[in-house]
Amino acid sequence: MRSFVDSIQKYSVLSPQEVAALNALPNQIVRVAPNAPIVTENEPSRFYHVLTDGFAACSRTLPGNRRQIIAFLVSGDACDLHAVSGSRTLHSVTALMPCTVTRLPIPEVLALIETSPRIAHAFWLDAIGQSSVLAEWIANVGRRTGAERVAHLICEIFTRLRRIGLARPQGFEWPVTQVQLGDATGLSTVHVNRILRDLKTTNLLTLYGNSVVIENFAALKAFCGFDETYLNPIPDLAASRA
Amino acid sequence: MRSFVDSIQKYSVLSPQEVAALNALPNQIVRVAPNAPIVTENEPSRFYHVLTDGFAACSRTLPGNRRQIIAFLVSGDACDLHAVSGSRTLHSVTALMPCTVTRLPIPEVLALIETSPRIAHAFWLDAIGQSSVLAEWIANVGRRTGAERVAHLICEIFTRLRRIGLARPQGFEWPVTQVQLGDATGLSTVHVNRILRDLKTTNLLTLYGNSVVIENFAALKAFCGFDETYLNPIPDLAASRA
DNA sequence: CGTGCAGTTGAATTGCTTCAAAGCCTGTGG
DNA sequence: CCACAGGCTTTGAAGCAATTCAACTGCACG
Repeated sequence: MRSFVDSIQKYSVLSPQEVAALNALPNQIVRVAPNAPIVTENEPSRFYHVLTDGFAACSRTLPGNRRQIIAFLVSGDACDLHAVSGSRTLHSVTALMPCTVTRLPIPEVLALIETSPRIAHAFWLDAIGQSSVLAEWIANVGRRTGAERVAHLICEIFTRLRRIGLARPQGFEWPVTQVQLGDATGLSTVHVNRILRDLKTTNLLTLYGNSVVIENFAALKAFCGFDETYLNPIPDLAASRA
Repeated sequence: MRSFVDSIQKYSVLSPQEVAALNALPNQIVRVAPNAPIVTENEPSRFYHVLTDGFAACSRTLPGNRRQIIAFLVSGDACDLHAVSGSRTLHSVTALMPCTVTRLPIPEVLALIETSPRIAHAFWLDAIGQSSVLAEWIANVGRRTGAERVAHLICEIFTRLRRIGLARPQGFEWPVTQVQLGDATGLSTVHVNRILRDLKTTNLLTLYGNSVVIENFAALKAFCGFDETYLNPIPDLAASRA
């Protein structure tokens, strides 16, 4: 569980006054049940949502019963990047386990930004951080084989969860079905299933119920060419604050 | 040809003082030849680059001679979203025709942002605008058929060029080879070639040398399910300034 | 007048999808 | 407590979209 203020200063350090101003924002804390929507596609966007606890998927629906998961969100991630820039939401966000969400009214957020360049900067850096993940996903879906895609996605989530202290040494909770894993990697469910079987027999990756077990992370990274640089716009900052 | 100042206030309106401050930034204007690099992957990032004229591709290299184009950049687009947040560049940007680039030193940009929340806001909105394009690309590569991917990409570029007045009524200049088109859509060159033949015989889309001809844009949009909403975070703004 | 890159086409192969069916869990109501 | 329903997973078999390999064309350029 992280407060939304922590999440906004993920990539930057704010002064006590700025933190106080953020805390003074009107906000609602909402609990969301698994499979329930946090944000719904094509609706007017009135709030800036921060996932303060849980695990969620951000997705886009295409004609013909097709769906693409654009990103997975973990504790501390903003749900709707572009809520502040447009009148309607472009993506849905769905809770994959019980989640806690903080909702900030957009006009108030914009008003606060007008008063503090460093808060604006913090929001900007957060958006940039998310966009380098999006870019890596394009490469993942476009140019990697099925098994590499799945492995790379698992490496990413493992790394992100470890950084916020939510992973186990050899794995993590994974409340994602094979259907959803297919929607994230651009593969069919049947093929995801076969890929998971292969990854298990080669000892790279095992799914037990709702958790992922990684015996040999180095081997998994080597298999899919995972390089965590793209997750790390400001490597020094987290360390300097710790 | 657009000045970098115009491009930064693409999604927001700045005061005369703010515009003056931007203009006062030290900047270099560089001409870049076709196929020459504008930004190189894995190098320290010292400048914030804005493409003020031309057409460029932003790409990521993967092991095994694989390459993924992450985005195409047109006049007025920022080249390196995350230059300000990280020490090294994650992507290369390559000129596809003679280009003009404005280079702004990152420390000065950050210093200016500290003084003006609205400039920070403008940069933020620019990043958000680019990230909704990235999200749409994930869906494109992940869940559309080959022909739909190519058609959708062409619809996007056509729409973006029309908005900045760089398209013809029925098409536009397209300095992109079939190899590059494959790298943008996650397809092999051979298959791109066959898709283009099919799109031509169905009268959806024709490539003549270096230009795209679209006889019936409505039909092309219907074919690939193109909806330009994602390109338009602030629909009212451009109109209100015009 | 070759050299090299972009485009084009054919043939063989494969990675992945689709369809179909069965097994497995969990929750629910009789 | 058992029967049943509805997701999720697993497996087989057939089919297809896209890749790979290979050869050839056309064209631009030195």
